[in-house]
Amino acid sequence: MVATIRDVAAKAKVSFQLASAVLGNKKYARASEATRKKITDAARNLGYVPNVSAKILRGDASKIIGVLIDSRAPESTFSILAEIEHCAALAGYRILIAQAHDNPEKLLESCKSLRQNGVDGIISFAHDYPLLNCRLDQQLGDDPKIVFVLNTTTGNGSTVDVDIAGGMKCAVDHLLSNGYRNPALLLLNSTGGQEKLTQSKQKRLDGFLGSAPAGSRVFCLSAEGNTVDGLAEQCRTLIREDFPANRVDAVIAENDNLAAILMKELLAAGIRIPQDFGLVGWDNLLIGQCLPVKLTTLYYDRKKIAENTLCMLLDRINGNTGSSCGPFELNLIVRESSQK
Amino acid sequence: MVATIRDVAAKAKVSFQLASAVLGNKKYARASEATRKKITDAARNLGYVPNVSAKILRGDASKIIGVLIDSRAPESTFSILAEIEHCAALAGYRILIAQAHDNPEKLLESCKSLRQNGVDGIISFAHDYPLLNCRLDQQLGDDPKIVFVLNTTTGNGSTVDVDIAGGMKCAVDHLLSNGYRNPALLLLNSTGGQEKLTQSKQKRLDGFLGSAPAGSRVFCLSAEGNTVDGLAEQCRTLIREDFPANRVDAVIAENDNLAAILMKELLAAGIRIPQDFGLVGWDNLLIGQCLPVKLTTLYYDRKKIAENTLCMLLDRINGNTGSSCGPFELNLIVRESSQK
DNA sequence: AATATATGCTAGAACGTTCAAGCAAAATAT
DNA sequence: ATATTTTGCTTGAACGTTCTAGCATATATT
Repeated sequence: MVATIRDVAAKAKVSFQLASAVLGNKKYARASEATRKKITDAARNLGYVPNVSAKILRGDASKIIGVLIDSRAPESTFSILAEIEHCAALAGYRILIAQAHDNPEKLLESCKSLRQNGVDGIISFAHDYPLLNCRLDQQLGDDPKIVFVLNTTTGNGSTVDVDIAGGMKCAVDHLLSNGYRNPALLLLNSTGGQEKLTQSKQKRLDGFLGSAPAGSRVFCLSAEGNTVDGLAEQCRTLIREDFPANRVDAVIAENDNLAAILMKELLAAGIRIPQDFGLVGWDNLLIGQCLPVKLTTLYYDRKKIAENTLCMLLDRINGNTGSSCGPFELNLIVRESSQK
Repeated sequence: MVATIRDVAAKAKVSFQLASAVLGNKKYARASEATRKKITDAARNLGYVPNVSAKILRGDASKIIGVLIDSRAPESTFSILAEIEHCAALAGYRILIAQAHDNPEKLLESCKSLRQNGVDGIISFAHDYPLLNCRLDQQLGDDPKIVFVLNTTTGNGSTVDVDIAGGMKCAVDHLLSNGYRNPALLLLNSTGGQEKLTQSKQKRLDGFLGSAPAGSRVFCLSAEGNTVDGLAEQCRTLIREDFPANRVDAVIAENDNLAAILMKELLAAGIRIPQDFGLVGWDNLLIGQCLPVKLTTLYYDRKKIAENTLCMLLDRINGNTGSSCGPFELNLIVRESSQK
């Protein structure tokens, strides 16, 4: 079916080991120019590509990077993944994806199984099990070839993180210095309450409470159904009841989509933005620039995160002692929606 | 480092072949209950996971599906990929990604290399090289384990396609029946002109011209820089010059983001939507529901596409003669922006 | 009581690769 | 001219699996 090194060798009339050595450009390959040509010609003719599994089995590099993704991870994870895939391809690596379902044991299992797949290194995305660190370290040994991105599960590997608290402070300070008195935080949670928040959401909450005036409020919308109409309905309730009752005059929303929905309802209720109410989103989606009032937003540079992640992993793979980098700062893009 | 079947066998004091047979639940495995227990206990204790490369080398299934992605593919490709990964995980498969850079030879090479990686099947995404079919068929033989999604490059494999022409007709008919006279198509292209359109864009163009009134116009914006401001500027020119000159009173935009930008500029120019001007987007992004005028949009169900793609591939992998399915119809979600 | 069959296990071989070791013949050194 | 090195190649072994064959011992069949 697919040509093997033996096919190439047969065609070139040499031993397959010699063919392997020549095609692999080994220093120990001793062959005359004539034979070299016969071998490379045969290889080209047959379209020979070495079998990766055989290489891996021998202990050689697979040029594959495993990516562990939490199945609860947000859509945006895949856009960082796209960046990582892009960088990896440039470095000659392929990406093998493994979902780890919201369960610590499954994470450990997926991790081991990726290694049995022969990956040269692992990138772990947005996992939220701090208690698992020691078991991961145990499994991976010291000098583990792993980088944790936006994780609370960390361990001995390198980490790439984002300064969520700093970003929150930046957004809060910006709102306060623009004359807003009572900024609130608006989150989305499956339950609607503040229990069982993702670590990333929890960090935003902590960061917000740490830099906002005492007594500032946090609202959690229920993401159930996840329909725009459902969220809009909840926004109307906030606007009618909670915001007035708490004198809320600005909101930092968990993401730009949510901010867009809220903006629409605010405007429909006759509340002027930014004069009466300030609004800050998160993610710098394109949508923010197409709204009736251009949206101020917090974001981190996904390309930069991806590049740094890959660099650190390749560093570890190449045997250098891995360092961590970051936390990367969040950028606040100031547009109309937050400037009185 | 990682336990092998030999480690397990040693611990259970049996031959490694017996351990393999027992752990693999082979019908030919003949072992007493006591030995079975010893073996499974040892495996659990050591955290044994079989080495995939060794399995692949033997010719067994790798439970890995290769995905070929065109490096020019739009962002949305990765959201279908996310769906595919999800389905695949449920079926016990992993996803191995290979970018094929805008070059037919690279595509063939990537394809072969994926196979040398031991993938059980391949999903090819949005490749645009019709001339390559015979060479792909030659490489993959008959009964190839490949499914082409939204491709012009097809060949002997199964295909999953979307009825773009039908969708266009649906959108055009909808606009006409709502009293718009001169719908135009608005595309985005790297050059700004109509040369070198992606096949998917070309199909939209053909579909549009095939169902719109004779003389209908198609406009191409330059995607260079890809900034919102740049696109908005080009929209303003259209609104000021091209639309009036051609009596354009409705637009079908290549995607919802573009429609959102255009909507903003139309409204800013004092043109009322939907009374004076009809607007239809594409993709059913969340943004469409958060705009000042809710956006009518065309879309296909990505989850459905992903599920069908995977089903057809698994069908082929399992030795059934693969059939193609679709073309799937595009749905027109009618909202405010297109109803006079 | 002899023969057939089932049970419980071990041993050999192969998948495709790379590296180490070995063996002639040719080239170089004494 | 003999000893030594270099050149050009072949052969064996190993990575971790799974499957086939084989060989005892125990159980069932006539």
